[in-house]
Amino acid sequence: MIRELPALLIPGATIEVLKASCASCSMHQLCLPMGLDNNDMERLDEIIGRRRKVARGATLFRIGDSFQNLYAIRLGHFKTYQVNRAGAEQITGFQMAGELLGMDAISADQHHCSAIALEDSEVCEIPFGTLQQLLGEMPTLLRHFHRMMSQEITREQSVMLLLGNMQATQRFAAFLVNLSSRYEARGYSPNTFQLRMSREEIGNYLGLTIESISRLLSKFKKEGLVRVSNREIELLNPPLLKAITAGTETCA
Amino acid sequence: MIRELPALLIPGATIEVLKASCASCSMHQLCLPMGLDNNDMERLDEIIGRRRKVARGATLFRIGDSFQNLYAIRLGHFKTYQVNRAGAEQITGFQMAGELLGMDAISADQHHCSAIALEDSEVCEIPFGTLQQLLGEMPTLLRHFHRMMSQEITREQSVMLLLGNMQATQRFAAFLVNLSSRYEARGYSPNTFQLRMSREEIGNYLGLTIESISRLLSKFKKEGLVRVSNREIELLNPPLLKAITAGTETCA
DNA sequence: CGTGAATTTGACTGACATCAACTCAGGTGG
DNA sequence: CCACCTGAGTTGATGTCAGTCAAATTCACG
Repeated sequence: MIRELPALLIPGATIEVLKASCASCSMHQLCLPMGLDNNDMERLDEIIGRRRKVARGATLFRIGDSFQNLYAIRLGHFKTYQVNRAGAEQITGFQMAGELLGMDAISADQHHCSAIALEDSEVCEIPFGTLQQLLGEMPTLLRHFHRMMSQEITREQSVMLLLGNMQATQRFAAFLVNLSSRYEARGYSPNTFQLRMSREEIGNYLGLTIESISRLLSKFKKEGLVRVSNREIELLNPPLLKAITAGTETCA
Repeated sequence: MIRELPALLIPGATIEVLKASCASCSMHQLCLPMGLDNNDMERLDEIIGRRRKVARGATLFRIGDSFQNLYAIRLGHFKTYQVNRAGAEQITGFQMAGELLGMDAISADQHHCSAIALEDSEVCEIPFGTLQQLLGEMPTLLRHFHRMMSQEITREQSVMLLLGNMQATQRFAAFLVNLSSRYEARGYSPNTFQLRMSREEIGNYLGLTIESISRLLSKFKKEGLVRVSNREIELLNPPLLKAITAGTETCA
């Protein structure tokens, strides 16, 4: 059973391709679907730096760190967040296996956000200097790298829509639907998964308080939209959740 | 008087360099500061497509349009916005001369937002296929292109911080400070400028209503922070505005 | 078990939205 | 030249959604 991955993850790739190919790390997802040959694959392997384990709660990079590597998540989950001068944090994203961290650092050679592991995780370091050299020699890889950066721009635009336009209920529904589709794209159940982040982190990401998130969960539970037990969540009515997300349905 | 442009615009460039170099269009800002030689410049000239005038209110591209070109703004101002399925718009940015439009479209070969001119404007079309070919041959240009995409990611992260964390007053101050620094980077007065967008558009961008924007303007006026006359605005106390933006000062 | 942290729930508050009335600038035509 | 019109912007009164504060409950883990 070959399923298309949604464009927002890795355009054109199938799960089977990705699974088979994940020889060294998720960075391969960058290129494989585009038809790199074995020779190219080997060159990519060579530049990918050491794997690095990041314990739950540990920092992968911090705002202001000088930019050396991109990081491909092999395993686990991360959050990235910004801090303003008053010390307020804003979580800008939750990343999972197969996603790339650090692209915001290219512009000024230093990281503009911090990244922390939400659970014990593993990444591949990709020295950016070396990658850039390779990009100049491998048009296929270049094209795909651009797609990934562009995808990040698109993702952030969606969050802007969410934060700027949506009500609390709609935001939270959008959040669940987004996680669901990303797990589905990875071959996991789209309807039953663990929330790797705390209520507080969800609230921060969605521009809401922890109490609001808790109330929304209770509300969704009462309305039969989800079943929740601690951080385990089951979506009981995905179509309705999607309708709420789209704004075509206010609520159950 | 050579001033450094802030990293958020074009790292390392000076205004004089940019002015002198703007032979064909702002796309040159991409590469010139990085030290392209004359030969390289000529090649860049060749791939830059026709100039295109866009009348006030006219659409440069629309969500769903197939992706062919990036657009470098030569002259004027644009807004980009997303539309959700319920038809709600969210302005994702205001762009001015020297900025690049369309980078969100690379990921899926179609535009994810629409772009409309806020005044009579002019852009250069940059056929992306051709550009990509050139990127493969010109490492300097490649590096700079990546910086620009990364910068867009960074910019959007700042907006997420704004929308997710800031109060109305702080958002509006941040908006003014941002415009101010961008005009300054272009050699215009940082303290007196025209708002090219309506109150409604400002409100939409900041996740506020038109009435709130109006009230904030009045409040700032009363507190001696700005002088306003229609769309002409003068910042009377930039340091305080910056302090409000940073969250270190609640208000005057 | 016991302790502290995370989460839930409830009561109250406040910031911003909504609704509505009004003002003003700029164009149009008599 | 000016009366009129229109749309943008302003201001005020009121409403509401989500925040704040506080207490209860559950969970994680030694």
